[in-house]
Amino acid sequence: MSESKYQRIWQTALQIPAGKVASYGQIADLAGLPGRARLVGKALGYAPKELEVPWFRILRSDRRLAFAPGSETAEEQRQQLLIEGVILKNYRAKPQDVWQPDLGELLFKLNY
DNA sequence: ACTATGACTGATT
DNA sequence: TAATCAGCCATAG
Repeated sequence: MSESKYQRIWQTALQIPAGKVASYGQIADLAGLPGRARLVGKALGYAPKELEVPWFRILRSDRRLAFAPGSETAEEQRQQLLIEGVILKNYRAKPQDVWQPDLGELLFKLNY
């Protein structure tokens, strides 16, 4: 597997603040991998637990959960988000909860 | 080498 | 608002 790409995706996801959400495509873009939204999903699945990557803060572009409604994973995600104050309405987050990173700061932290 | 797969997207209906 | 569809493209096997 392409470890370096996954690393960048993980590092980028790590920048999402608690209480905010981002889309798969958004993370891909910020990680320097435009058009690779699906790769983000895969990378999150492979993320080492000790890295504590906030996978639950990543949603689809329409702000809905990527998992089937009612599934165990979806419920866990909803729970995690609720803890951070992100309320889901029909499995959908509010626009104001979407992360809008300061690009300058992000670039500095990720130093790509 | 191939190819099926998918935690996705945007456009269209 | 919601469902469908074609396009997407690196990865895994």
